[in-house]
Amino acid sequence: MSTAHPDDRTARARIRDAALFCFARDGFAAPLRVIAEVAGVSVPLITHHYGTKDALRQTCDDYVLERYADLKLLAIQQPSTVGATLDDSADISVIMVYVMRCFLDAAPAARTFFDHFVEQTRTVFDAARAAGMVNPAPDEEERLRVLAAQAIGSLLVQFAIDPPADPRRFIDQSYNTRAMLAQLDLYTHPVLVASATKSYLDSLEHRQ
Amino acid sequence: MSTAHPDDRTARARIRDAALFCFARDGFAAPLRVIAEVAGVSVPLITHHYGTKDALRQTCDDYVLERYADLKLLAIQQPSTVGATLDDSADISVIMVYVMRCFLDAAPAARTFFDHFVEQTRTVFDAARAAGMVNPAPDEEERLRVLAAQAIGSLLVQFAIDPPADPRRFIDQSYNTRAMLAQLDLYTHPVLVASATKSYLDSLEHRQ
DNA sequence: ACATGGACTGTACGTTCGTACAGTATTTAG
DNA sequence: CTAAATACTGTACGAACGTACAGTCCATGT
Repeated sequence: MSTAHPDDRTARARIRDAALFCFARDGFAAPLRVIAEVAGVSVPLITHHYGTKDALRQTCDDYVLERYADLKLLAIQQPSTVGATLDDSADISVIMVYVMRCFLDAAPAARTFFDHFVEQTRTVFDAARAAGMVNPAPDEEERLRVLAAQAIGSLLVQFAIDPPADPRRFIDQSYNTRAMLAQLDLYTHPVLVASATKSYLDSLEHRQ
Repeated sequence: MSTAHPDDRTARARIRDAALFCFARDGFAAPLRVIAEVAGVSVPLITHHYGTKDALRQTCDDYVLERYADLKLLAIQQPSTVGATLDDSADISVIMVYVMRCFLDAAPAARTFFDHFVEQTRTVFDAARAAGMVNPAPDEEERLRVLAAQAIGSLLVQFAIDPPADPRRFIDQSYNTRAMLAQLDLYTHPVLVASATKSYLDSLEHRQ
């Protein structure tokens, strides 16, 4: 934007970004021809720089993981801390959608992303616990994993039910006040009555 | 099993079941040739009976939706009510995995399945409410949707992180006592301290 | 000035897939 | 018994894809 040329990145970087975008938008079945078109290069140039399509995807995985480490995905629940500029918001959105594509594809990278997300959740929780906001649980570690799975899983369901035409807009699109309030209420007020649930489970056990 | 013939179903039914199995195991990119091999027929016979691959998939969608209506997916949390016989358990497992494939594929059918699941959740909740087990919520309808999304989403994450080699075994594989206890505890004891969280949110609001 | 290497492209090959076509066996109806 | 419909198969075609190959352009170093 600042120069006369429309894009002053190197072709190598443009290819990576185009692949990132296309994989996020169309899934990993996105043809190299489309990626080449988005990047404004020829298909063999992709091969020249990255070898095979799998290697290109691996490069995207690494790149996303690198940038993902900086993000706080939980910041969705605190929108004031996310999306300083519109460009940043778009970048982050594409990265989030890419991560979700990894889950949808059941890729090995999904496990890595999940582990990282659990650690991020742990960090947020430790801070919240220090502020006296967290109730103790009988199995803290498992609660962390369950909460992480629910958080990512909810996004996956939302993504599946209403797939974003533009991966750069997913953050805005998924920003749903009503759902977030319900989720927050779910975390502050128990769904089930503890005593009644316990006696119900006891009766189930005795019946067998 | 009861007759001398290895399989007395019609070829048409065998093709549908083989497609169901392959789609669940390999995703919707499963080639017709593999489906034909599993069904023990030739590829053109599939075309003869179902026209196109999309039509075959639509048939599977309808069939799954039909059988899905009978299931109580929430019954996973009450394993005593599910899987009367091993065969049934395998059938149900394949159907569940197929439904998850629809979500992973971001197929239009996913929305239908989700709506049905919300209704099933509502039924279960109404019964639990009648038993005095459910606390009220400020937005009951949205709580229902959030809980449904979390339940399916958790399964999706688990599926992505540890994909089952055999879709007939997913139910057994996903049966995790520790995670289920943590989830139940999550429903009976709030994660966050309501008063502290409220004052924290208020301070956020005033800062802007 | 000239050689060398990297960036880049056009073309083509081999594979895999869904599908169409022609033809054969088997069952059913008159 | 015969004719027609149905069930079923072998072969082939066209499209889309990843990738290999040959060659051009341009920058850089000597």
